[in-house]
Amino acid sequence: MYKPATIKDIALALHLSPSTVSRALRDGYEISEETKKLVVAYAEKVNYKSNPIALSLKNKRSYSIGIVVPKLANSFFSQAIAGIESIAYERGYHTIITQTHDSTERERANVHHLAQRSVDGLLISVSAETSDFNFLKTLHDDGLPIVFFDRIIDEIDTFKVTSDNFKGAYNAVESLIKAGKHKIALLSNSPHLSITNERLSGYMKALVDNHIPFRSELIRNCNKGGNDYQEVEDAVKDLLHMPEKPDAIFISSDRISISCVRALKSLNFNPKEIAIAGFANSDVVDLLYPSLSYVKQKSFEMGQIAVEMLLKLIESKYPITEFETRILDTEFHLSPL
Amino acid sequence: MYKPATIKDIALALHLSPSTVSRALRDGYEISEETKKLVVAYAEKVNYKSNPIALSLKNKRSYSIGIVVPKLANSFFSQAIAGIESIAYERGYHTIITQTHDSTERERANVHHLAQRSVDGLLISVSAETSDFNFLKTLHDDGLPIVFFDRIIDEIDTFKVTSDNFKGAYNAVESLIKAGKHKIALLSNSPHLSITNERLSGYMKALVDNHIPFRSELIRNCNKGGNDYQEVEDAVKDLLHMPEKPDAIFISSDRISISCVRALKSLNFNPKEIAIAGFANSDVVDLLYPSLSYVKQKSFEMGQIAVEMLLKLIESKYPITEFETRILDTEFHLSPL
DNA sequence: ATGAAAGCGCTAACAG
DNA sequence: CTGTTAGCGCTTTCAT
Repeated sequence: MYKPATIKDIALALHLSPSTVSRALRDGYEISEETKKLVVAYAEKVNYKSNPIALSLKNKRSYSIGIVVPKLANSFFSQAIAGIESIAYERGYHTIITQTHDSTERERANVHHLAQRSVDGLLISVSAETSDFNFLKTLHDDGLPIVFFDRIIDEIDTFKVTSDNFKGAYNAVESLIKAGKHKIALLSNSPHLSITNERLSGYMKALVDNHIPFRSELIRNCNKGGNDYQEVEDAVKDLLHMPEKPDAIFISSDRISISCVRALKSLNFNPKEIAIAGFANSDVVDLLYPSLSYVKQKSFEMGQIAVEMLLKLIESKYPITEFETRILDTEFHLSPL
Repeated sequence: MYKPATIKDIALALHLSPSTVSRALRDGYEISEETKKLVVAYAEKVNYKSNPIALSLKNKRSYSIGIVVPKLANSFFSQAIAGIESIAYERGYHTIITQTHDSTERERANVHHLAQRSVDGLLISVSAETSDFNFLKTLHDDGLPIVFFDRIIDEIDTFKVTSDNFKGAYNAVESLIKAGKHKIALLSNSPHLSITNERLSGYMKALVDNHIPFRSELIRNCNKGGNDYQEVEDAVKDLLHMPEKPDAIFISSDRISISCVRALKSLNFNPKEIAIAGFANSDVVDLLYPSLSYVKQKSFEMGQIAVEMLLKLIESKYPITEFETRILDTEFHLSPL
């Protein structure tokens, strides 16, 4: 069985005490150069590695951070996680990733599981279903560092990072209008989410600025957030059966954009009859047919920023009281058609 | 600051010894019903949760498993990870996910990092670049349980699970032949990988069975495995500039399939001139244009099976010497065109 | 400059 | 049935 060398082993071999070895290894100022060299050399030789579990127990720090996202298979989140990873790894932290599948119950269970695993902090993009965040607030009040990304909430005062959802939506809708579309439907995610509302505002503002009356009957909420394809197809079908059929659809959610493309394809609509524009982070969104204009978020970067904020929180010697909410630009890509 | 209740706290409050409390909590047979009730009730009241780190130190078990995959953003792997998670979570393990980006160096670093973090076992799909697996063999010999999935290797004797790559490739190539294609090129991943070779065999066998001569000049290896788009585009361009241009391409790798679609699109080829069939697990592969026939692996299931094998290895009281390699069926989907 | 001892939270002999 | 003790690997007073 694998049996790594411990400080005790080194101490024994070198006829020193464990404390001396410990200090030597950590370059303590009180240890003679000679002893240090001796210890370091021997440690190298037996391939000594400090035991992170023992360290955790001692320091009450686990050097791990918990990540809670709705769905791993969602490109936006897997990209963001790659970004988180890239930083966390080099700073000596590892990540424990959990998915909520947009269920409040799973979200709560995951968060508690992570807290109990004594993660040093939490990175979370909240579930679409959740409206009561007391379970998070309690943990946060108890001192667990938390950073929100993408789907942020107001209830808790801490670092947050998200996209400029308003502007992203505005640009997309404006492009549809410029292409001559005037009956623009909106397919949106659960109204619980911050991003949903910001994108809705962008949609409305673009209409207003272009003197197009807002028509609430053109709005469809998909509360399952694209996890349920049928819900989206029904909404699309419904829109296309209206007496005054929309000539474009703006989709304010990544997964729903994809589902909408699929629905239009299965209903045999082509992009010339019904234009679509939506938020989408899939790495193949430019290859889809029917094609669409899309708003891409800086997912990787967002992950990096979020974890940097969290590490600042975790590693700060003094409690932080000034929090920042970073808003990242989005990229807009016009459909080729 | 968050300060969870410990066994000692409970013992103190109830005027018992820590060991009694520990035993009561774990339903030890030697404890009176009365005491048990008392302890459990109080534990409930103060919301006692056992400290997993202390447990790990004591038991030399971390209840965590390490996952090493080439790329998280690759659909196949994110799906497999979702499968792993679904089982691991309910069995009380958490997962530490790392990516190699198909680099040997990162693979080695990640594996060591995980081993040092004292994961109880390792789930790995090897990097395309790696040919020397001694670093894994050493750990395995030292007793670290390892299960290989998808990209498996021969050098280490343990549980493995992968797809029927031979048959998957055979079916895909056969479908191209049935569609009247006779000059079928092969775009393949690094020849280091088990799956590459199995898929190559399937390709060749389908040709032979249909009396089509094998022409080595129709084969292109993309050693960067689709991580480098340009490499794939160059290969495709090259193929299409041959004097006797292929009429179809079979792609033996997920990422390369996508890159090939993108290359054909940017080169303005349509699926009628050049048919494509490839391995692909993207959840939007059916919406791509140019469209393709595709072989889909049971990624989620594979993840589940892999982690179950690993848990068997980890939790077995006696050393296991009989290992199994599971081969999962693939699904074939014909292109609509 | 080095060592002894205590303790992080938990469990498992070993006693009683 | 319950308590005492020791120890997992490490750091950290407090001696010396």
